[in-house]
Amino acid sequence: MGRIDQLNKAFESRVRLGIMSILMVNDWMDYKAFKEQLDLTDGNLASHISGLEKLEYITVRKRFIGKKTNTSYKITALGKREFQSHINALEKLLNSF
Amino acid sequence: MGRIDQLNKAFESRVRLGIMSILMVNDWMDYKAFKEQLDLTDGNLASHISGLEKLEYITVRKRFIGKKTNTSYKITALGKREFQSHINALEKLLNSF
DNA sequence: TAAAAGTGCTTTGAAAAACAAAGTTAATTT
DNA sequence: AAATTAACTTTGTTTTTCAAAGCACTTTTA
Repeated sequence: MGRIDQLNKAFESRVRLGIMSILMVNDWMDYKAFKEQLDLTDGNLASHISGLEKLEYITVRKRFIGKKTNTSYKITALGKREFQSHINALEKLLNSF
Repeated sequence: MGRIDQLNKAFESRVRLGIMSILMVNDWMDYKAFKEQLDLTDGNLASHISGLEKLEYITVRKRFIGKKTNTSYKITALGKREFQSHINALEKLLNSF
């Protein structure tokens, strides 16, 4: 029986789902790439990212590429676990039919 | 490539996901059963149900069992299509890893 | 038969979340 | 010097979530 309380509230939004599933396959993904791939405004992306950061599901790396600033994000071990178990719960819920 | 804009906003919440996946397998499901299975308050359940009703993803049937009122819900053809395609989009998104 | 309880809501209202637009800092290219 | 880019933050609006209370109606119980 799939139970909805096993789904993680942090992953309910499409934006979060998108961010996390990108980070499941890409080791470091940078801000600009997210913005383009997910077609988000700065404010929207930044707030979702900082939400996931606060939960420690992703980490940030700031550096310079040449002389330009570059900010990238990586999924944490915790983030991976939580996302994976969210997916499992989703599948359980949906595979009841 | 899974694109987040193919996910249906109407199905983002855990409650909606729960309602819809129950209705994918149960032909008619009644109010009280939803309330118990999903562990929701009346207000919460009713508002999600009326949202799905407004979108015509579910229909209502009111009748008497004995002399008691009984309200049940059924998924519509549209609801089934939309939910299915939401699931497909979800799977596409998540199967990119 | 009066009071309590149940069903299925609607209304109210508070809190949280989503989101866009504009502003910001610091550097960079033109 | 002016315009552009990166990566945000701030502000403010709209939407969503959700619980609590109220309500109409019926049924059960004392």
